[in-house]
Amino acid sequence: MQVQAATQMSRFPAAALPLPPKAGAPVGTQMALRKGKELFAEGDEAEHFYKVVSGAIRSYKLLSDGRRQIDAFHLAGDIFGLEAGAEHRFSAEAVASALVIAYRRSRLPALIAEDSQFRDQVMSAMLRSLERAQDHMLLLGRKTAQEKVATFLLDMAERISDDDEHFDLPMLRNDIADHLGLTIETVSRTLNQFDRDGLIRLPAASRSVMLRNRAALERLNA
Amino acid sequence: MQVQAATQMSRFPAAALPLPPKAGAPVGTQMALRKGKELFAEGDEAEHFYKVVSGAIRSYKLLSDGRRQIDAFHLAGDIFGLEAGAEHRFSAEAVASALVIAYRRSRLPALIAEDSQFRDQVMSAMLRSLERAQDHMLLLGRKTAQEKVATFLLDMAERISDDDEHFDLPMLRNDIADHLGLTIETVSRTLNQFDRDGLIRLPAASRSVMLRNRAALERLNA
DNA sequence: CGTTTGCTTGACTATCGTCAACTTTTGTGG
DNA sequence: CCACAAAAGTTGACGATAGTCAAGCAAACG
Repeated sequence: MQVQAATQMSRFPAAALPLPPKAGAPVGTQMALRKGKELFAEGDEAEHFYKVVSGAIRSYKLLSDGRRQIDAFHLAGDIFGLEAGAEHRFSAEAVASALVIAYRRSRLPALIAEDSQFRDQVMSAMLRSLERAQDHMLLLGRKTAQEKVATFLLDMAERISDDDEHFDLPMLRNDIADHLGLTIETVSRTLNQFDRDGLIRLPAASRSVMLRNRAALERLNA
Repeated sequence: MQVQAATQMSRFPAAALPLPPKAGAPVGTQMALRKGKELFAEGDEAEHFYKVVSGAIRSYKLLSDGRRQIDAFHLAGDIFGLEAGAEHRFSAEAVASALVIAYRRSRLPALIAEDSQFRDQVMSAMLRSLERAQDHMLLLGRKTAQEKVATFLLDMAERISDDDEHFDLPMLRNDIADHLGLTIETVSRTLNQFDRDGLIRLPAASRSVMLRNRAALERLNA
């Protein structure tokens, strides 16, 4: 993947960032991504890591026959693409149009050593990823289809709801299915069942969702 | 959980450790754990984190009705129990007798700031956990029972085989099932099917395994 | 040596996946 | 802005994989 291939880019000084305080030095490169744009693929050299400014990114792994597991959706504020080794261990694409900042991986050791604030941010990003991963393993390994979808809805509500319990999902049914370890049909059936049962409202065929019975969803969240 | 409740403990100087080089200062507390001993439970205050010296630890989460997901088995050299917040996000127990070193969490920020070697070790431990978690999500969400068991066997072979393709599993069928998102019956059936098909050898009812057709297992590993 | 714990095996079932048709929505070009 | 095509989503019928329940066997443990 080439950062240079991005739709739009702009350099800007550290002052504009919540990140390191190197006065005036450019620390990251902002990129605007169109829907579906690939940031990097599994196996690519890990030249950069990223922070989401707006929009949504999916990171995923594939099996040789094409089965896909989306391990996370990254939303505004999330850091992703950090690697221990030289290669990316998963692929990443824009779910919908997104704005991200790319940081050169080669600068990571220096930044971490010198800048305690940056270090804390990276460490806690990693730990949060790990926590999410652990919660998600519980979901994938042990929850039923209904429980998976309920958990997903509550998680999304927490992350993107304008807190009247309404939000627009940035991803397709297909992405949801590949995130929850289900098929698109099961996701569709479960969501519509929830609608019929009054747990949520799916306004006519959009990607919008409204929680109508949070308590019932939380009961399914086990 | 009480570190003091451990079966045996001993303090020893840093020189004996591959960890920080603070000459002569005790940096960790070694603990001998009997099979089944709980190190900490989900929700406990995270006073310590740990490094496995020998044996095996399982870390897991529970649903309210008792369904369990073992997110990882920690073997010699692995670091676990690091948390972003004040509480442990999962429980940890000795799968079999084990020796671990406990480090006080309160010392973590200082150690990380001062000791670049320690910092690298912690960072790469976290990143390796994350990589393992990502691989495991792919397994849980998208692999069949056969593929799950094949992947598990190859992973264990890599981690504990005396490299004549033979090893003794430290964990019970039950643990394997809760790690792979299967039932104990399916694990048993799949292993015995592999035996019948000549992929592995299960010497009469022990916990020992011998790989007989690694290529076939790797094909299932997708 | 007997009891407990772990493992295996069989019969049956349920949940979720597959396949397929159809509807709705979105996007594009005239 | 309409018309059509493509993409996304829904629904139904059916089936397969893995789960449940149950019984029996083997190992380990005191």
